[in-house]
Amino acid sequence: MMKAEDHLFLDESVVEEVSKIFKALADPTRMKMLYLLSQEECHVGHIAEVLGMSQSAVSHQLALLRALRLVKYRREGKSLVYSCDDDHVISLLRQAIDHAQHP
Amino acid sequence: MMKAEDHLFLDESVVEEVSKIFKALADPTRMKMLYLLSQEECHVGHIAEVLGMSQSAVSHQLALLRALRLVKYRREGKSLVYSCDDDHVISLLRQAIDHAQHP
DNA sequence: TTAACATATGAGCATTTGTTCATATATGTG
DNA sequence: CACATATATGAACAAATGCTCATATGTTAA
Repeated sequence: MMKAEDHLFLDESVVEEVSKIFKALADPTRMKMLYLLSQEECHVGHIAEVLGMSQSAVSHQLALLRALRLVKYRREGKSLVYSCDDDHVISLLRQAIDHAQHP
Repeated sequence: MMKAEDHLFLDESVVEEVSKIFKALADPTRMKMLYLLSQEECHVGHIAEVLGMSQSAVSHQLALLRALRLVKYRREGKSLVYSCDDDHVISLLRQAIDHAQHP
């Protein structure tokens, strides 16, 4: 058994950062949104339609994903087109999905 | 923009499974516990001491991690010695940590 | 400009979550 | 056996979370 001072400890800032990423991925609706956006850019209404969510719920979750810089968007006419902005997080998501699908 | 039926959709069971894994990793104290256990086997009291948590809090979280089969344990005298039981999840954790440390 | 559409945002609410406190269970010791 | 030690577990509670409803903001079209 190691002494406490021999452990590799994590900076609290790193712990918080990683926690935010995993929290973002942990919610089923955000997971589906990110998985959808990893396949194609979507405007907000499309996400709501495909995932059967309300416009408001989608928008709230997009605000959260935006704050974490996991998605970005651009305006296209009346719509805002969202897409993934963090390949590494998408990679984590795909790995976890693969793991769950091939246990 | 794809039609809904052209998307790769995730089975609800897979979504739930992945969600549980990410939820487990998302809590700072569970994250520290798993990170610690990935470095060495620990008995419950040691985890509590190293991470500055109560015995009860540690035990509750271990029960959760056990239910997800992320940790296993064996008895050793009066103590229960816990260790990681899912290399893939540890790999996800380490990747996320690396990503946060080298942004 | 005005009306319609697309999205964002704030408040309120029900659910989930992580902790503490008290107590139960199980093992080792004299 | 009786007692101490190590861990587990249930109840209760505060904080965080994700949704809905109502409304605000911004863009396009007439």
